[in-house]
Amino acid sequence: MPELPEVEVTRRSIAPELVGRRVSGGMTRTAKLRYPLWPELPRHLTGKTLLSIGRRGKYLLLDFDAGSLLVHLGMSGSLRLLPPGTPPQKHDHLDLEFGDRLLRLRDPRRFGSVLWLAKGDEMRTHPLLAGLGIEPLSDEFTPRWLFAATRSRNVPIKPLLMDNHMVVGIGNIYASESLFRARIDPRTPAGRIALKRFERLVPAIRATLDAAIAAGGSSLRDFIHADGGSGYFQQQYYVYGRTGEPCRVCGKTIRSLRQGQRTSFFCAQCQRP
DNA sequence: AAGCTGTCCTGAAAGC
DNA sequence: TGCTTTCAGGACAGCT
Repeated sequence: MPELPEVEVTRRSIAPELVGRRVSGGMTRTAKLRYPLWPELPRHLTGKTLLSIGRRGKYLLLDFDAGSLLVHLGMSGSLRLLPPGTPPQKHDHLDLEFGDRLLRLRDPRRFGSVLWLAKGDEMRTHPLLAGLGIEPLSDEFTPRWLFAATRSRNVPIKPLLMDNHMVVGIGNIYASESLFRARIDPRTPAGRIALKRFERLVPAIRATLDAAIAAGGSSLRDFIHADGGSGYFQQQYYVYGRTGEPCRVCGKTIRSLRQGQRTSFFCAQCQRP
């Protein structure tokens, strides 16, 4: 579930509380995430100081002198800051203690992963990071860039936006929302979209992600301290999950369809091929 | 190369 | 009511 905005808000939430602190302990409770969770990890990190927390796509990077901890929240993962000693609940897989702060990973569906990458070039060459595409909030992500990158692609634009080898961080929700804002039909073959339409799409993606980050930021205290929620922020979606309901712009019924293994939502009136 | 499908996992919601 | 089925989601593996 967490897409780029949720991961970014998580990063901004925990970084001020943890950066500069030393790991004082921790434990693992489950080995079986998407990739096996290293049981010795908390012991390995104990005594090391967290230098910074970065993000690449949907990956969080907790940087230490000796390497980085690569955290992916999958679709049901969340990181929370709790007082040490807080009893664990079902699906709490990893604790890292930083003195009087406890960082706890919960992930019911266990699609997430936590991997230790030792220092070196391994960061850039690590298979999980090497193939990642452009950051959608970076200056390099321009209409012209996306136009050039899609010329030889016949895939419909919606699944292409979700392909993190092309652009990172855009999941099912924000792909549909961005295409609505840009008034582009999700079925349109990417390579047939003119530059002019990417001049709408790229800002639409930024606006969608920025709005979600802002929404998360405003509920940030709840997010890190409360027990509830999947980490998703309450937002008014234009199309996502609104099959059969009226379009907020034109009033026509929102439709859905399957693309790949995912449901896409769109307004056939507002969005054109 | 590009583009499909299958797979992992659990809980909520829908269907009978 | 209670059981069964479906769906949701990210991203890799393994096909064609």
